[in-house]
Amino acid sequence: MTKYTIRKTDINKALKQADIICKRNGLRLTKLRQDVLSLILKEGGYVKAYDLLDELKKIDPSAKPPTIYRTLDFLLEHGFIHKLQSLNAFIGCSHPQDHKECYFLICNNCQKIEECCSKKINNVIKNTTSKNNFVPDQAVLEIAGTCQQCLN
Amino acid sequence: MTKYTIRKTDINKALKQADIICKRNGLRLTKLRQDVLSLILKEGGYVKAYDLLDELKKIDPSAKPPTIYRTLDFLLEHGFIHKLQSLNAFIGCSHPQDHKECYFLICNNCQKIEECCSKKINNVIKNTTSKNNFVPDQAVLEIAGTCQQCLN
DNA sequence: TTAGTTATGTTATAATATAACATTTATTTA
DNA sequence: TAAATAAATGTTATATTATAACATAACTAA
Ligand SMILES: [Zn+2]
Ligand SMILES: [Zn+2]
Ligand SMILES: [Zn+2]
Ligand SMILES: [Zn+2]
Repeated sequence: MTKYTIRKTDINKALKQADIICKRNGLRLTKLRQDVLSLILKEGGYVKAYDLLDELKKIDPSAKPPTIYRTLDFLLEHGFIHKLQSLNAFIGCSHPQDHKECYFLICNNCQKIEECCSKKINNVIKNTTSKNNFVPDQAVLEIAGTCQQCLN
Repeated sequence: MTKYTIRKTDINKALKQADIICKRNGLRLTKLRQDVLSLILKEGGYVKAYDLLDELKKIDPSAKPPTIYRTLDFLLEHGFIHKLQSLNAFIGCSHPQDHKECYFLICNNCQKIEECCSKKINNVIKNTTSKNNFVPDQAVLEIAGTCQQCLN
């Protein structure tokens, strides 16, 4: 299992990486998109769309719901952030590559989120669903429980 | 993998089973709760809360959002239905036992949902998260893709 | 009974998300 | 470059999903 945690020092790195990926793929990482991605990454944990909107308004007072949702759509589509379906919330991705194999550990106690990747889990899902003649495209796996720190 | 599909002939059986489980556990399966469960089961696939409310209003015109959400909460809590987090929708459970190990196959083409259980997937999740010192409580696993019928 | 609990009724509002159309900015092509 | 095209953003309005808060009713237990 690979384990990812975004540290404050990683934010600039993540932003630069996003910039590189966008340039490589002919995507426009506009100021708005950079600002929103930056706000999400700075948050550290997960963030709700309207809280994010409030933050964005401090930079751009004219921002409105479509501003944030359109930007979130772009960032989601290109893998710079993820949506946590069980929380209706968004979280930055610290390894924005083409990966559809990540899942999330959500601590019920401290609300910390851990994004993880596991080929093993992915393989089991593929094998199990294929026995059911189902061709998976995208899996949502969100595991709520208690994290290491909260166990002590 | 165990595969469950609710057939129309199963609805009465499911309702009776719910009744038995409630009696066994000192729960009150009131008329409202029966009506809502019945509407969900009749739907066959997944159902949105407000569509369900519209259906319920045909039986009880005074029904309002809290009516449906409170009833859904009861049915969810006791495992008679499940929530599909990635669709903000609800679906009946055809095997309402104490099971936290089910997951869902969602066909992007025909919208059919298949509820499945797999000890194997569950074990891999447990083993993988425990290596990360995380104690899982509840896992949301929703796999979107293409079902058997839509592949042909 | 009568108190306590659980369920439902009711009003209002919070929280999440999108439709539709206008304007601006960037990119392409003539 | 200039015009045409496409992509992004601005703006208003509204749709969708869900809960808070408090009143009343129905069950349960003593
Ligand atoms: Zn990621
Ligand atoms: Zn924790
Ligand atoms: Zn089930
Ligand atoms: Zn299908």
